[in-house]
Amino acid sequence: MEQDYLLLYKTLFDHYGPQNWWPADTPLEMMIGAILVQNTNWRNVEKALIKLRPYLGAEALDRLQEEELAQLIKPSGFFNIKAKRIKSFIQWWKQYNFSLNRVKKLEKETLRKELLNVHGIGRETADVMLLYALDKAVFVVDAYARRIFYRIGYDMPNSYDQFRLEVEQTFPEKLDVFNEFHALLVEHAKQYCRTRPLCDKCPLSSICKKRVEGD
DNA sequence: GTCCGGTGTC
DNA sequence: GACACGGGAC
Repeated sequence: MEQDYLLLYKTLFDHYGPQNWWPADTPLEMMIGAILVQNTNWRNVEKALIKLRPYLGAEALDRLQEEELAQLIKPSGFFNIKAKRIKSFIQWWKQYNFSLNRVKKLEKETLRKELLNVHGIGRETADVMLLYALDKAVFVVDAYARRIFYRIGYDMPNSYDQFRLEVEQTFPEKLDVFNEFHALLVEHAKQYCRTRPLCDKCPLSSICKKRVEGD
């Protein structure tokens, strides 16, 4: 079998168990976290979220000055850019009166296009929002997924959407599978499949070709 | 390809 | 000290 995504998923799930993502109390917190975590360590995002907690309501964030917001989220890095991005996102959501249900009623592809149209929301951020806050079944292609799939030996498309669709075809509309899959890949990338991989005792040893980047 | 950026880790 | 980090815009 060339590229057995189901086997990969099962192997990860058997080892790590259910992850029950995303780590957030509310959909808003989830979506803000998605912006804050762009190319940033999650630990730094948690620090920013703690400072931001008193303002973690759509109206409160809308009222907050961008400069003030930037200061609050400083620990997450790229704070000026991210403050702008959060503002853009809130402005977009405001069109729906900050109603999650109204947004969730939109078609998956329609909603993705709308999110991609928001300044500061790219494919990955849009997809994690779709998956973890808006109940849309999408496979998230992040740097970890690319790294892990590559090292295992899977020959994946370079294009984000081609990569995504390739995996999605294996699990059509399986919301909870995509939910767990992305979380498991992140966990695995943190624990074993790091920049410097820890291949000894890696739970994927039996199915991994241990390919090295730059071949 | 380059910039944005604070916070861990090696 | 360099380097990496649930990316995206320019």
